[in-house]
Amino acid sequence: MKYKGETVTLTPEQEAIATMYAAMSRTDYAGKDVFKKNFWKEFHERLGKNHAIKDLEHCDFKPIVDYLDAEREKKKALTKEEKAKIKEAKEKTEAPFVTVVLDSHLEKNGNFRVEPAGLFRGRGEHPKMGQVKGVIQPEDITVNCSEDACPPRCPLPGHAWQSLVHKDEQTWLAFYKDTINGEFKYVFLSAGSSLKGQSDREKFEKARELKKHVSRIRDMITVGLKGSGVDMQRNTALWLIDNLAIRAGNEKDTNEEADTVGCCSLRVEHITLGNDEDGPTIYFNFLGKDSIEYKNLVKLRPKDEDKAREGEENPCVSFVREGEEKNFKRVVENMKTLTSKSKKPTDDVFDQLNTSTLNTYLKELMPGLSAKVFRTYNASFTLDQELYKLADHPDKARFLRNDATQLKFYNDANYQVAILCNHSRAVSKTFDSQVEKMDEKIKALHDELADLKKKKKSADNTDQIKKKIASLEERISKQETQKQIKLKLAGVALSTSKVNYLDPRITVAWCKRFGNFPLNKVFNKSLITKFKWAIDEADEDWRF
DNA sequence: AAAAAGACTTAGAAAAATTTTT
DNA sequence: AAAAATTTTTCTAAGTCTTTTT
Repeated sequence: MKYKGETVTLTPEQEAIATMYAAMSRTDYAGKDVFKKNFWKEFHERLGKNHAIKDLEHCDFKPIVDYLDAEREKKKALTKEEKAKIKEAKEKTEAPFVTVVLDSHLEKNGNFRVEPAGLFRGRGEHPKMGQVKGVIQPEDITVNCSEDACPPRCPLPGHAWQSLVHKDEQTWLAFYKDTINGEFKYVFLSAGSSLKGQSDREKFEKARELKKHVSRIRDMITVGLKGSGVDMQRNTALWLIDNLAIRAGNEKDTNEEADTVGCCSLRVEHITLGNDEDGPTIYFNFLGKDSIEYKNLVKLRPKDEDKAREGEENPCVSFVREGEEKNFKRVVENMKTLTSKSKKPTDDVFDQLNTSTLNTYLKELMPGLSAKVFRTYNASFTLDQELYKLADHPDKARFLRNDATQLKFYNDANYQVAILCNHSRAVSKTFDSQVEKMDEKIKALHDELADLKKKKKSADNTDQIKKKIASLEERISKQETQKQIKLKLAGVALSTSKVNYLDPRITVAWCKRFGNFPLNKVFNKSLITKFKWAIDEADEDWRF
């Protein structure tokens, strides 16, 4: 690399770290002060006191970046055969770690590779971004297997596992602690394994159990909302968890982690109380898990149907669930108290609550209940409700016209859940140009259509032209809907709820019930594996 | 009862693979 | 055939929540 234009030679250790930095030069991290500051601290430490490199500012990593680019090009330029050979060799060395014997049958392993060293990439404004995530050696790894099993051999010559344990109550196969926060990193079986499938099923069965209790629990919340002190705080928080599907909100140390919140850790600054023509409103604006923005104006459903429809299409507005109007008004009053002038913006809204006491309370309401179960329950319940609207929908025939229309109906239901849970994804960098292209395409089709219509007037073979017009109109409408879908789904992730929150049996049953819709349209190969238990279990009458 | 440890689920980004468009 | 777009898989960070320790 270069410093102030001069070539500098680094020791292997220094070079390794410089390379990590160079590798991230084209990411957004490269422009962040915290990232640069943390990296420089590490780099400086390893350079030593009297090194020629005195600061990051004058460092030029371009030679390393160029080298990395060249390596990437080389790899890309390999012939098909060479690539296949490399792949094969890799598979051969990894083969002993791919499968696991569990109760005398084979299961697929999940993540058996240790995380390679690199610069830590935290989400959002993470205080540790840019720190070096160190190399993990076999000596850092604890392996878990049964006493009579043959433990996996350490693949690095001259090294050995830290220890071998026999914890048959635990599902993990190995763990180490990372060098950033000392967090546990486990090796588990894959999502498609029977072990994970079983616990997945239990998760949804618990959510179905909540379905039986939810009316009673909601009645208790209604009563509790009128209480005072901890009682009021607890029930207000539970109303939010149940109605808005927000997370529990454990406490976090903002010196070690990004400053994000959930229900119990909401602060006064995240809440704005207001009023509009339909009644009181609460506006939530905070960073949730993964520093994803949660912006939601919660309000009563407008009497004016046009306005209601408009609001329904706005992902940043949500209407209070039918029957909860009175409770909402009470929640607003409580929130007024909890965010009153006597509190600073950085004070907790629920100053007498934490997730631990909240969950202890929930256990009294239903065995095994915790805050996250509400998210699972409401997500799955919503999907079930939305999907079965098809049964006596006035446009049923239109939705069942073909696979594409039926899939759209399914995805629209899935979308409702994604909005409820605030599941998002980055919008592609080329999104705008993609939409522009679609617009051009649509315009071209319209022009073509106009031409045809002109021709029709003067020509005698009108039948043929009429046919052409019809097919063109069909193509235009197809393009238009495709564009609408693209706009709607920009920034919204349907997959997160599908993988984690939606009881797969709902989907399996619905597919069987409505025209034997091919399951592989909604579940890809890995979901089919993951949800094997549900596919075996749910018949067409199964309901959540 | 508070804090720390531990084990598991949930999450979006990035990489890789596949499909569609040009 | 190349490029672009889309889908799937992998990766690992970031949550939840229970258990154990202090």
